[in-house]
Amino acid sequence: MFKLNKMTDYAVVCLGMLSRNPGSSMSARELSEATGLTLYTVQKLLKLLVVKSNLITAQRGACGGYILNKQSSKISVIEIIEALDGPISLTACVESSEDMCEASNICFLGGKWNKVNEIIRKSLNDISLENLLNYEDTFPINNKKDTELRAIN
Amino acid sequence: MFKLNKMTDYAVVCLGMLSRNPGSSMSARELSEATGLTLYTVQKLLKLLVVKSNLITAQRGACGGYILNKQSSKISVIEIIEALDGPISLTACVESSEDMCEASNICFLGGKWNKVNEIIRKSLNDISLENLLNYEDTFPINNKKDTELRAIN
DNA sequence: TTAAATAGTACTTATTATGTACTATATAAA
DNA sequence: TTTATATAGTACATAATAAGTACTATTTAA
Repeated sequence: MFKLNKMTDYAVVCLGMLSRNPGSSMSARELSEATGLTLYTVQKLLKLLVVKSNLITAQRGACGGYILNKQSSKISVIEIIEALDGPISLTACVESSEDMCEASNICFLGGKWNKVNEIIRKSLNDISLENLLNYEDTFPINNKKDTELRAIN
Repeated sequence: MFKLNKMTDYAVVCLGMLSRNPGSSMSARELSEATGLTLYTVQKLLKLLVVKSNLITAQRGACGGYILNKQSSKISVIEIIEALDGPISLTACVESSEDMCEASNICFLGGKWNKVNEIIRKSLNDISLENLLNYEDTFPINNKKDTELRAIN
């Protein structure tokens, strides 16, 4: 499916939460409580972000936590996606893909997808985390005021 | 992963092949031989395209086969993708997604992804099958003249 | 009637994503 | 120095999805 993985979605939620108080850190526990995501998930997510991106910094130990490295307006959606999903690659035959496709019969399509890839990549690059968080909510279900759902924005 | 499924890739290959002789049909067997894809795969793919898209028409029986319904310049890449991958939906919380996300804690991100979705959808909508097939091959590996790889274009 | 072709369905296998658990390490505060 | 709290790293089990294979039914030209 042409779909991002859930971690990427969770990441936007958590990074958005962190961006609310620039300069102050939040622990995985606090983020879990603030977002409703399970602690396990938040822990895993933040660990991934520390290793795979330069978006957050961790501080260990008591009173530790995570802090956002830059403003949400300076974070591109593509950074988040590529940190957790890896480079965008529509098909196996894309330069950035790790998949070997030499042996594959489909390879004769070759790099033709690359241009499509770049087009999409550019679209996503132009969207900041701040943009994303500020988009109008166009999904009807979210207009219901479900008390279990917390507004991030 | 942010990746199309292989069927979509195969489809471009087969549709591209069909587009070479507009008006004439090719059987699954012929397409298999022409592309190097296995017969099973081609059969499955074409059956899917008949059911899920209006891109090809099938004729049963001896001398049967598949024929392209319109010129490759009139076919949008998004038609092929959505026929085989379903509607593009970056996350569970996108209008076109079939996934129920009401119960999910991540739902507070709501429809914010929708706009991103539409941006990507529009990019893909503007690319025709003809465009895609005519893109310069930017993938190094395909510059090697591997006799097992057949040129589609 | 027959051979060739698509239609439909079901099933198995492989791959990937997701969720959970545990141990190690670091640090602030008592 | 001890303790509680927090992240780091790793491993594994489960679930979901994709991909590949196989078979039977139906259609149709010769």
